[in-house]
Amino acid sequence: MRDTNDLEIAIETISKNYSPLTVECKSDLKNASQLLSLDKSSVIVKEGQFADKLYFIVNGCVRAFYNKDGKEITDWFAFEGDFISSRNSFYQNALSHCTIELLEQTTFLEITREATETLIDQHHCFERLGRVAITKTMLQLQERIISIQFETAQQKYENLIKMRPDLLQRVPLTFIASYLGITLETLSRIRSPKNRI
Amino acid sequence: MRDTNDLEIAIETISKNYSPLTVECKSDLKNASQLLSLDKSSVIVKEGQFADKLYFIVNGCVRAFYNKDGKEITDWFAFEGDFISSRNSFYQNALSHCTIELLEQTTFLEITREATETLIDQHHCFERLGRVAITKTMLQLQERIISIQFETAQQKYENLIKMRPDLLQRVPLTFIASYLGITLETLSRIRSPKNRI
DNA sequence: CGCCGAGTTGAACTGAATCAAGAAACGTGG
DNA sequence: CCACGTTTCTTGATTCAGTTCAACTCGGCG
Repeated sequence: MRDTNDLEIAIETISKNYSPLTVECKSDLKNASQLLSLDKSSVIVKEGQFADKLYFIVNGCVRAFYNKDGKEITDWFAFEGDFISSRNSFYQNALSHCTIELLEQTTFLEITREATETLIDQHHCFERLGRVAITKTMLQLQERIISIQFETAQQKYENLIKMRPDLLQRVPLTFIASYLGITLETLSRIRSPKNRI
Repeated sequence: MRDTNDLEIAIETISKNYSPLTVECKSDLKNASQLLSLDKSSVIVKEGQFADKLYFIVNGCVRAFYNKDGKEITDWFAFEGDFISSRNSFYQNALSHCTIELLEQTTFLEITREATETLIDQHHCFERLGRVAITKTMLQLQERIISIQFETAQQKYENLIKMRPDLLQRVPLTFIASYLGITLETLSRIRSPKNRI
């Protein structure tokens, strides 16, 4: 009963923050998805495997990372209210490039690709929801490209913290550094009071 | 007559390469769009203005660039078969960050945002087309982030040329350099036979 | 208490930027 | 079709932001 209610609240959030869903759509989504809660450090997507699930974070925080010369490079962070998946795997039906790991105890709604495809075929509503969500991601990626390409390490760090002030409380510096495309050492120097880089 | 036929061919290409359109949808799209042909160096979107048109390139080649400290930085190139617009302006109804300029005499199909919105509201088909097109863009941006963040100047150049061998014939090196996020001088050294960087 | 992971600090190194000069190609008018 | 200016590209010398490698500090925890 608790779960059913939480699920409904999550679906309302989606309808409100992304694209309005009709009563019928909400009900179909409710039947197609399930609410999950997993502990910190759980892995929901593994590199090299197919990842055919889409998640919506109700609360908590996760990161995606991939391997580059034996190092874990953080690709993105996601928080409550975000849709996540292994992009290359979910949208291209390919082996996942990234691993997705929980950074906190996290509650999310899980839907299989098959279910999303059925919903999308049946209701224009869901097609729009998909378009809106992907457009949002696309615009974020576009911003990030500008940021990576033309900001100094310091500017990238400061902008990130401005956008997500809670990040420092929730995520270790190593992950932030690799997300920014800089080394932990450089990040440490940037953050140092006597900023001598 | 010529134009009508070309328009139909372009719409067939869209239906085939992105997402199938019903006969009715094709006809509505035909009525909502127009075929244009402009000379090299024409500008179809200006930085600082609203850009409320979407284009589909039938043939030719364009680039988008923005200003960074008085320098023109190429944001992307697009070719026949690509949908283009000023992303931040078209999708967020904001002032365009970029200017879009033709690199060759280019023929394209033009649709206003208003018309796309009407089509998308009326036909699930177009909602899907939009979703598919944006998903493609999103995946390309994702790839580009990995490339920018972890490849050397030389690797970025070589991969780009592998993906688009015709680029060198169609686009000056300055634009390629700024697209790759490197200087023209560095690109020149990379391309030099006695590769001493 | 001692270990371990996370973060800091230092010194040397490096890929690419910057600044500066020139060469080559390109197009336009005489 | 050649001379001229402009744009495009190349080459060299120097500088710099950020990396790498290595040592060290700090806080938590079995």
